[in-house]
This record gives sequence, C-alpha cells and structure tokens, in this order.
Amino acid sequence: MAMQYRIGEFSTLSGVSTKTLRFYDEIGLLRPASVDSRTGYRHYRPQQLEELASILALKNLGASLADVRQLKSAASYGTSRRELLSELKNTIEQSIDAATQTLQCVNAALAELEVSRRPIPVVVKHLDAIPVACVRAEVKSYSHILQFEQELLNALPPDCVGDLRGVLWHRCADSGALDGEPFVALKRKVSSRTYDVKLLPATTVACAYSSLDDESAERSYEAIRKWMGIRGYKIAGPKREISLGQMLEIQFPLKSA
Amino acid sequence: MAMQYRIGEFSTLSGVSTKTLRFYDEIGLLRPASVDSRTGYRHYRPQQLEELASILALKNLGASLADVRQLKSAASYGTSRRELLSELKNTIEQSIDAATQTLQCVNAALAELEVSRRPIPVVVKHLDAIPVACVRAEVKSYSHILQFEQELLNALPPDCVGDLRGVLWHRCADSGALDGEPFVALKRKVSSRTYDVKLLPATTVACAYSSLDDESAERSYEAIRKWMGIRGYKIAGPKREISLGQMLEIQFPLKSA
DNA sequence: ACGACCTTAACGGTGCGTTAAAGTTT
DNA sequence: CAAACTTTAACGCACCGTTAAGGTCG
Repeated sequence: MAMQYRIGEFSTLSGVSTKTLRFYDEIGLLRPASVDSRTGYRHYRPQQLEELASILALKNLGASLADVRQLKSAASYGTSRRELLSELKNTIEQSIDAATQTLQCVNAALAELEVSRRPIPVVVKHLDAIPVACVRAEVKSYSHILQFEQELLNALPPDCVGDLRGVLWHRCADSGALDGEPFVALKRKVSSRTYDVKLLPATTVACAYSSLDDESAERSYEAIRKWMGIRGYKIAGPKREISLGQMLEIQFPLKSA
Repeated sequence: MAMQYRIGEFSTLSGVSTKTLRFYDEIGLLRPASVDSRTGYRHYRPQQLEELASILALKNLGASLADVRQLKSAASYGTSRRELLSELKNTIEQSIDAATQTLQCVNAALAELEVSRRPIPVVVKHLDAIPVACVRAEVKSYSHILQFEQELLNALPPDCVGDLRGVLWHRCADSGALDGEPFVALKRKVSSRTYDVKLLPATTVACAYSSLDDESAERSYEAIRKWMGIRGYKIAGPKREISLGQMLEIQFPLKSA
C-alpha cells in the first residue's frame, strides 16, 4: 500500500492551506494522486510534497501560477525554465527601477508638503494629434495675445470651430518679447491666407492647472518644471496653454524617452 | 451658464477612460458636478479636471483609491496627507528590498541551471510545536540510528504514536561520531524512563526533499545550505529529518530575523 | 434617420481567504 | 453521538477593460 495523506494532513505537512490545495487542483496545477470516487476525498502522496515545493519555489521568485503550470507541460524543461527565469529577471529589474523612481517622487512630495500647504498636482497624459487653425505673433504682454485669438476666431467660419482652444508658447530668447501662437481646434477642413492650418502633433505632456491670473499660472509652470526635474524629463516642443473657461491647463510636451 | 462637459469630452480632456470615470463615480471618488435626472447623463466641470489630476497624482505615487478617497474626507488635510505619503514611502522601500532579494535569488537560480539539470527546490515553512518522544544517541554510521528509532517505537504504547517521525541532528564537532536524536510524534501524554518526552519548538525552517540514500540526502543538504547563504539566513538549532515513507524531508531551522 | 454619444449590467483577471451548508470518518 | 474531518459553492478583494443591450443627441 502506497503511503498517502488526506488533504488536511498534506496541508499541515506542506504548510499550504487546504483551500489553496483545492484551488491548485481546480486549476490543474497540482492534482491529487487519487480521488475517492464515492466521497470525493483527495489523496496525496509524499512525492507530491516535492512537487508542491517546486511550485512554491517558482512562485517565490515571482512566477504566476499560469507560468508554473505552463512550465510543467513544456517540452524542453531546461530551455523554457531559463526563459521564464529571464523574464522574471527583467520584470523584477523594471519594477525595481519603477519603485526607485516612485520613491524619489514620494520623497519630493513629502518635502513639498513642508513648504506648500497645497501642492499643485502634475500628471502625464497622452494627447492625440489635433487639427487646428492658428496665427503666430510676437507680443509684449500676455494679455495682448488675446487680441490675436479674437481675430483668429472672427476669421473662421463659426461652424467649423471646435471647443478646444489655447496658445502655443515658443521658446523666446528672453528678448523681452513673447512668441505665442493662438490656436483653435477645427471640426472640418478649411483654408485661408489669414491663418495657418496644421496638425498639432500627438505627444505626451506633463500638465497642471491654474486659474487665469498670471501669478497662479506661474506657480503651475514652476510646479511642472520641478516635477520634470525630479523625473529627469526634458521638454520637447512648444508649451501649450488650453483654455477651460475659468481655468487654464498648462502642458509641457515630454521627450518620449 | 457654467461650462460643463459630458463624460466623453471629459474623458478625452483628462485622458481617463469613460469606464474609469464611471467607476470613480460609483465608488464616490469623483462625482460628476451634476447628473441629468431624466437621461442619467453625467456632467463635469473644468475644476474637476484638477480634482481628477490630484487623484491621479496620488495614485501614481502608489496610493490606493481607498486611500485617496479617505484623504478627501479627512479633517486635517496636511497631517493625513503626510501620514499617507510616509506609509507609501515605507511600503515602497520594503517592496524594493524584497524585489532586490528576489532578483538575487532569480540570478542564483539562473546560475544553477548552468550546472544542474534539475535544481532541488527549497522552500520556507512555519512549523508548529510538536509533542514528541525521543532518545538521544551517538552513532558511528547513519544507518545505526535506525536501531534506536526501532527501540523507541517498541518502548511506546502503540496507540499514542502519531504519524510523524524523524531524527534531530545536533551539531557534532566533527569528531567522527554523529549525534542524532530519533523522535516520534505523540498523540497523547506518556512518560517513561527509557525515553524523553518533550516539545519540539515551533520554528521556521528551510526545507528540501530527498530519497532515502545518503547521496541524495547530501545533495539536498547542500542545496539548502546554498539557498540559505544567498539569503543571508543562519541556522538556529538542530536540523530535522522527517520520514515520509520512501522520502525524506530535510529541515534547517532559521533564525527568525 | 443615422451615427456618435450616453446609460446600466455583468463578466474577467490574480490568488487565494473566508464563510456556509452538508456529507464522512473516528 | 459528537468532534474533526471532508466536500462543493459562492462571495470578496483592486481596478478597471471589455463586450452587450438599449436609450439620447445633433
């Protein structure tokens, strides 16, 4: 008679709960050596302790149960095991990198709480390309750009103007002048000599919000700059300011990195 | 009229899927500013873009949605935010440590694949205390210990002998003699002069399996030693060998660390 | 009237923990 | 007979993605 255990004893011997053992049976990961056809009782054998140990060992290295099950049915044990371990290695390395990054961000957030009561939230976002009409202009003051925006709106047939509008800010060599480019989204194609029609490229941005006054906007700009600095991001193209009624959304395009 | 968006537009503006927005509504994390009572349509306002951003920012730092929701309803914003960030920091640090450990283990497993076709799995396990009867003996050879085990079994009333039995190996100063202590689990209390009755202490062990021959056992011993070395574990007490019919389970008690 | 929008409802995925109700063994 | 064991079944967790079936808006 071959030695065999019922599920409870196998559970205490292996340190794995009966629920887990039943679950492993259910998903075909570790089937009992035999099942009493009348009572349904599961019976395990000593060798299955080792089999279970090999499952747990892989699980402890981060493998999913699906991975382990797949490995058992694999043709060439050595090869696929190596592949699995390599994948696990990559996954772990990536997660360590990500966690290290996140840790720095948390530390930065804690530091910021010391100086600011209400830190300004910054988030990343992927934007699709947008067809727009726009005019580029150098202005001396921020409010001056609003005139150009109005002119742009007036020059467009009203039925093709989308809801989205804003300003692109190009880098100016601190010459005292601002190089802005108001734009409005287009619902359909138009063409004209008074304005440009182009496609704002798809991009990933870091963004934050502000109210309409300069001071608030400047705080948001600063928050984004700091945020990017911590994460090592670089700016990639003109900043965007999106009008949202009483609010402003400020976007810094990021290098895809 | 206050500016407001339907869920689809709010979704594209924020970069968060409509499904997620509905989910956040459902769990009370971000309620739309208003809901049309007839159609059920949700309406969002620009300010909620910022609110959503603050949610995403926390989520990106590893906070759970429950954490974020709790923070919103917290009395003292600054304090609880600091607490949350500190907890996140601890969690992240721990996960980095754990992942670093795991990474080393994966590397070790990869290295082992180069030398051994079938690595011996090693797992940790928590054992409860076990009441046992045992005799301690110095023997010259491993097989000699089996005689003591038989004597022990003969000396005990058969109805109090449990299924579990094995040998404790004490450290011997390499004097050429082995210091072993066969034991059997007891189902009820007994006492005698020919054997000791005591409680094997609860402990955490690293364990592996082998067949009954010396060579196989030695490979398993070596596997456990290597496994412990990588993880920096130290042994804490006599090793245990558990009889499992045709198999042997070898256990090294670990310092709880 | 058609397409693009919106709604609720329900399943899926990961790895089990946790009752619950009911049969089996000692 | 009671205690200790076993069985299946089903919900819960975290965070949505993904159909599905059916109203609403322009």
